[in-house]
Amino acid sequence: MVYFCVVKEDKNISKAERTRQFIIEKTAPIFNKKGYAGTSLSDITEATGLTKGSIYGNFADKDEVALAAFDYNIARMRAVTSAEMAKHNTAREQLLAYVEVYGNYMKYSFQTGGCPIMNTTVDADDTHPVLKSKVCQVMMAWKDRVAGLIEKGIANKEFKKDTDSEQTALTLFAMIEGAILINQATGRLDYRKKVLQSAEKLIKDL
Amino acid sequence: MVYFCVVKEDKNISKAERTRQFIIEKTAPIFNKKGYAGTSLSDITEATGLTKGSIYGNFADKDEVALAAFDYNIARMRAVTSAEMAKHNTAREQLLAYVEVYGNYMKYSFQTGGCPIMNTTVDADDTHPVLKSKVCQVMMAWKDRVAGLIEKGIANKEFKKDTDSEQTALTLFAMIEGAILINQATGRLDYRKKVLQSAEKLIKDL
DNA sequence: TCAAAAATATACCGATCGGTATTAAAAATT
DNA sequence: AATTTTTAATACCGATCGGTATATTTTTGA
Repeated sequence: MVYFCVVKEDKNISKAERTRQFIIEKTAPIFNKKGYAGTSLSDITEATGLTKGSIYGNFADKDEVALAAFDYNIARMRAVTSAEMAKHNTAREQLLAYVEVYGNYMKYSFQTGGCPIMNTTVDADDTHPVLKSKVCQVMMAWKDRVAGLIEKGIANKEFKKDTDSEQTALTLFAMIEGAILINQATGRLDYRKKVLQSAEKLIKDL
Repeated sequence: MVYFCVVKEDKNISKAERTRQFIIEKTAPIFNKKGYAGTSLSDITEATGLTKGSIYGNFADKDEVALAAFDYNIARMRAVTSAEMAKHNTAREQLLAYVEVYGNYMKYSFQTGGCPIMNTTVDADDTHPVLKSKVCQVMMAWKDRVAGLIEKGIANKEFKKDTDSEQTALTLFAMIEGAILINQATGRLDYRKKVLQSAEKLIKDL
């Protein structure tokens, strides 16, 4: 299990930095659930137990909270997947671990309302250009990370050498996100499992 | 090209029904872009050129407009895919047409901001139970529709008889939605194409 | 320990939110 | 064409929105 800094007691960092972090931790799941427009300042004050004065003493505006919350959610996802992938050695096992962890993200990330990449893409598209560019960067980074892993596997002769690493990475990403979406819409865990099975088959056939 | 009723001139239906339809047509793309919480009544009055009085004369509340707009968006999607699939005879060709049309949905549906199923799932989940149950129904219907087509293909001896029709349908759906998501987040058309290529390969290997 | 600085709470701002009662206009019925 | 009925516009409601100036409390450094 990966733990995240509950920073409230750390005396080496300033009070401001501590509450800033505290606010981010408490609001990140709310932004993920309700979206940017759907999350109000009263949601933020309610979740933190702080007042508006305190929030605006640590952040310039709601935007800054939302952006920090997004970064936090992504960092969490990355930490969890990295930790799980690090337990394996071969590229194939690492890819399978990636699908396992990411696809079952909800299990690992205590009910935060689905994948932040998907949520933010849908939420920020057409409405919030800054957040949109952030989510674009993150998605590209994911793709490159997985594609790099596949290329490592090709170099290691684990995978067929005619594999299109980018296409495979994108397809895996699509399948995982699609699996999460289906699960979110229907509540059917077995549906998600079926799609992830297909993703695993794809990896095994590489 | 499929046309949708521009109902303004039809004298056989009441004025109320005409403006009701007019409001739905004008607001459906807005709800799809901005989401339920993100779409305000001023968005609605601005898009229609009508006043609040008129809106509330034809709908009980914002909810009712949102629900009708969702139904309209889904009906549109369904009409477009059905029309394109009807042009083909074999199950394989119909499946390919389905991926073609749905995956390139944005092209067919003049910039309405992505797939309504995905948008509504993300938007309504955790916030709007009625819309959530609607989107669940729709997704199940899509799945059954595609699975039924695959079963037809199996019966016709077009596809291998050990194919899991439900798993394949779900996987195709996931890949298509994933492709749309990637495209929406990155703006990269070639990424979407690469994922859809994988979906086509899956169909060809059935 | 005590003053300076930083952080939080309070009280308030104009704008906008969804929604409604009432009035004016347009459509349908005779 | 006149009248009734329906539909749309106006003006307004309380609540909440994001945000801020000011006062109070809490940290912090000397």
